[in-house]
Amino acid sequence: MKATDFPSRERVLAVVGATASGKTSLAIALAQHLGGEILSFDSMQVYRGMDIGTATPTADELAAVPHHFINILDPWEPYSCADFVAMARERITALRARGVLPVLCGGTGLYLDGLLRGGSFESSAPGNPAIRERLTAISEQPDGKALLWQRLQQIDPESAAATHPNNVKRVIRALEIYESCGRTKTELDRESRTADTLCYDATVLGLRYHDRSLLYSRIDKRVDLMLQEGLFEEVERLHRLGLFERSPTAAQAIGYKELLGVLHGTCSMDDAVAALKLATRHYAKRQLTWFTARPYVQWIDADTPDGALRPLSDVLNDALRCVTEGNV
RNA sequence: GCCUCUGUAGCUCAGUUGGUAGAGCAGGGGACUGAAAAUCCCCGUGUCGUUGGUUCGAUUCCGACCGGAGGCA
Repeated sequence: MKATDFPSRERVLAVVGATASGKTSLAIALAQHLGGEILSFDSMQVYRGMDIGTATPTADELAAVPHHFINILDPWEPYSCADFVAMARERITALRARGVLPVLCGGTGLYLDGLLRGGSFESSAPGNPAIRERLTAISEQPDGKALLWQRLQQIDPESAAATHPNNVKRVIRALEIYESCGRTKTELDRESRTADTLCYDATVLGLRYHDRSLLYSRIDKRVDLMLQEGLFEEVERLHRLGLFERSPTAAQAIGYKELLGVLHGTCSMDDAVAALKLATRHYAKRQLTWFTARPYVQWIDADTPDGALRPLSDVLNDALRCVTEGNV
C-alpha cells in the first residue's frame, strides 16, 4: 500500500522522542486538549506483565485518556512492524469516523515510519521462523556471515551493497524475503518508497534536549525508580513462568535481559543495574539518530538552553502552536 | 623501617630488545521497511607518575622522590 492509496489522508498527531524524554505526559495532555485517544507505537508496551520495565503508562494515565495497543499481547507472542501498521490503520479510520483525533505516541521509530510512509507490508513476506533458524545456523559457521552475504549479492546486489556483511539479521531478512516470495527486497522497497508524501495528514512532534546529560540523568533516575517499584520481581516472575524462552520479541526488552544474569548468579545486582542504565542510554541515542533523520519531525524543546527542564504547560503550549499551524 | 610488584587514553590494561604508543569498555557520529528496547558500521595525541642521570635520542635503562598493592619485621 502506498501513500497514493490514501486519498482521504486522515489527520493524525504523533509524539516522538527518546526513552524517558517525557512523551507520555505530553501525549496525554494533547489528547485531553484536543479530544484525542492515544495509539501507542511501542514494540514492548504491547506486552502484558512487563509494566515496570517497559515504562507502560500507569493506571491513572491509562484512565485519563483511552489508550490503544498497550498490554494487548502475552510475552510469548510475536509482534512486528507489519502487525502494528495493520492494526493502526484500521484503528485510525475507526477513530476518525467517531471524530476522535488519533494521537500516536511511542519510541519505536520504525513502526511509526512504516505507518506514515506506507510500506511493502501487504505484498512482502512475513517473518518465517524456519528460514531464519536455518540461515542463522549457517551464519554461525566459520565464514558463514560472508557466505550469506555473497548469496544476497547474487540475488539482490543492491540490497547487499546497502547491508554490511556483519549485519546478519538484516542479511537474513533480505534472503528470507526472496526465499518466501521470490521477489527481492530492493524490488519491494522501491514499490513502497516512491511516495514522497505521507499516508496521513500528520503533525509529528519530537521532544528535544539541548543537554543530553539531562536526558541521561532522567534515564538513570527512572531505572532506580523502576527497581524500587519492583522491576526485579517482575523479571523474576516472567522468568519463573518461562516466558523468555519462547518469546521472539519480548525477551529483547532492555532490563529483562540484564537482570536475568542476577537470577542466574552470573552477575551482581550493581553490575546489572549499571548495564541496564548503559543499555538504555545507548537505546536513547539510537532513537535520537533515527528521529533526527526523519524530515517530518517538528522539534519542541524539553529543556531550556541552560539545561533546566521546562514545565509541561510550556511544552504543551509549544505543541499546541505547532498543531494549530498544521490546521487540525 | 626493609623487600617485592606497580603507576601508559575517562576506566581496565597491552606494548616499545632505547627512535614519543594501541586494544577492550566508556564517549561521539551514522545506518536501518514484517526480530527494531533488535542488529550493524565509522571515529584513538595521551605532560607513557614527578624529577635528575646515561644517551645523538628515554615512556622504555639507572637513581631519587611521590602515589598504590602485597610481603617481612
